[in-house]
Amino acid sequence: MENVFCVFYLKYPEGGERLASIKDVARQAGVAISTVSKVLNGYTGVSEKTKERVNEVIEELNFTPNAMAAALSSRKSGRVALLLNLEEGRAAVDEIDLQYLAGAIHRARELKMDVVTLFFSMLEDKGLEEVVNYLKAQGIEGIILYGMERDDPFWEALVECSAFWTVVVDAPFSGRKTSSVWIDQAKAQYDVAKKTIEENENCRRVLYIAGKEKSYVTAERIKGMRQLAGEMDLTLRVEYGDFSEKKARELTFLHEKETDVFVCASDLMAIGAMRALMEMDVFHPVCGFDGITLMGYAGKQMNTVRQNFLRVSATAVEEMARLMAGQPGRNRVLDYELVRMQYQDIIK
Amino acid sequence: MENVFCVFYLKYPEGGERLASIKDVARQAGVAISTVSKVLNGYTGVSEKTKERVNEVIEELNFTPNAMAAALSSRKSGRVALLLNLEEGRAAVDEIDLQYLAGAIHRARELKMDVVTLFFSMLEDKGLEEVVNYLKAQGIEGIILYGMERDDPFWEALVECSAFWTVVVDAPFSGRKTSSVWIDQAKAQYDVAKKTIEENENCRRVLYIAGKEKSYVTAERIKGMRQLAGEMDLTLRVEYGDFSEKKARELTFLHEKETDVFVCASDLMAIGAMRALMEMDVFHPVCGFDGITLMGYAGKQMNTVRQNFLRVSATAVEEMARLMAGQPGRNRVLDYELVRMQYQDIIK
DNA sequence: CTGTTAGCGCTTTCAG
DNA sequence: CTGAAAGCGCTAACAG
Repeated sequence: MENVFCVFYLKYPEGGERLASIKDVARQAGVAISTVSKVLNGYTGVSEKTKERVNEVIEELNFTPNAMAAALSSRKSGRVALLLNLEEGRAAVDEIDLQYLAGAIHRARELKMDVVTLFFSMLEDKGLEEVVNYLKAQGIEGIILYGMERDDPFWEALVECSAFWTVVVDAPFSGRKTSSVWIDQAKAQYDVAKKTIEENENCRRVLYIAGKEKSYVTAERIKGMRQLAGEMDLTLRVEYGDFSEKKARELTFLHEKETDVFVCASDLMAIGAMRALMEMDVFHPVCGFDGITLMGYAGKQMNTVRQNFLRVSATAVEEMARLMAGQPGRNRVLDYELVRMQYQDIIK
Repeated sequence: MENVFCVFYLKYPEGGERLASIKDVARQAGVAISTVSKVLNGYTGVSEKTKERVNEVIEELNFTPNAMAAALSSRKSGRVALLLNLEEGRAAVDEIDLQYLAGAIHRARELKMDVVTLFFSMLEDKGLEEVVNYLKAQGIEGIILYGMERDDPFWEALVECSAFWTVVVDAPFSGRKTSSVWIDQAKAQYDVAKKTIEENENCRRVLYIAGKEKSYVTAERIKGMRQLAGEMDLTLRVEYGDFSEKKARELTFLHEKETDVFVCASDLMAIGAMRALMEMDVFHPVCGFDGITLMGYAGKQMNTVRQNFLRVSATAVEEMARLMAGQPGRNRVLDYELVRMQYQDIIK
């Protein structure tokens, strides 16, 4: 296989492992390097003929422009950081994070952007100024923030200091350099709860097991529940389950007596509620939120809101591209789907 | 919050949003640029006194060296690509991929390396030469390959063409520019199967539901099973389940009659086997492999091999650092743990 | 339309 | 021990 190596670099026997540079292309094509740069960047002002010639040589030499040099020179790297709030011990939900990552990375590649993945934990021991300098020094121009919480002064400052283009996923921010993308959380929660209640009898008393109190989505979803409760004249009790299966389980035990239907702000919590009910050997309708694959393994069916996390994340990248192209920030609201998670329920 | 922004850049009212450069530091400290560079890179040949002075100014100006410029100039980026084989519709196993990612990203940050995440699917439509040029042009010097398969000429060529430093996870490669890290798959499979068989009575006839035929780990694990079968005088039947829950399920139905114990090459397949057995309303011991969290949701207990994917991946990054520091490649074998996955089994 | 030139911010000889 | 200077590979005015 050593010969494969040689094939690439045979053209530069003197320089060793050097790749073709813009200079080589210019020389070979008999033009100036600025001309090559122009065709590379699709600028006007190059005759069809030279453009063709240059492209031929590029092909021939297998030239790929050095991204770092281009970034240094133009002061534009097209580099974006994905900032994730990966928590330890929350493995079951990680499916969502991976989908966020996969969606963003794929779309970024298509848009010829460069993404790096960072975790909150890698930055949170530092001051804002230090973080900004670090990111800037890495050539990062934009940040996509996933799983931000309310009232976190650090991240809010990062977004608002406008040192970077920012796109916030699942939190309502927008501004000159900031866009957001999320689904209508209130409506989604309203819809899935309503469907569940209408499909079952005697669902007057609702326990809403909400997510983390500080999470942006939590407040929105509660809003949806309150509206539904008003419209359908329900008795609504709201408790925070913090997206934890265990807490949802405990809340279910605690409130089973005075509850007809359990509406949960995540599938994981819905699993917790279901298990508690099975353990008590009683039936009550339960519904979830997110549509994670994991649901399949819970051995039950329930209504849930399916978010397409891949698409949400891909959209976040598109919004970033839009911002970097000079468009103003905006709130982007995506669709969701109401589904009944199905799985061959073989556990009796 | 706009004022936060101002704090950073107040020092450069003329230039707008420019960060401090090495030049600024040099001027402010009254030394030459090259001197600053030397203290930045920890070179000898700078007096304690100037070093101190320079560090003071660096602190004062909040200077962070521009990574791209440094990389361009030194021709060393410290940039590594994580190359993952993320498959669609394999979401349940994705937990492993995310752990690989998290482990690598964290460790890389600690070692001041720069990582970018790529997927096989982003490259596989291109030729080797094109891929090499693309990666080189991005400043990538090393590649960590996860989930490589046997007899895949493309990836083998990528490793062997020695255009990059490579670390292969879960496949046995090593060479001048290549290291590998994995656990002793044969021994792990041997151990977990032996434990399961010894804990139960009448386990003469074993069905081994192996993984993907082409996967490197599969052959090793089968080797372990064959050894065990020889030593314990077992009847061993090997079938490929391709790491699919569904296939494992089908194989279990198919071979239940002539099987005493089901040894599976992944937890997901073990879940499939268990479910099939429950559906047939018969009991046979089952054991898995990987130790994924998902097991907790299957409503059963079983023996499995717990791999610490975070640590495996962190180790891969360390090996990469070792290679880039000029050390020769090697095979790194990590520990595993035999565990009985426990979960409050509330589904009767 | 094309070429010349001056950087981008840093590293790295090589004289002093 | 310190500094001047020549690049790294590319972009972006600005002349011709």
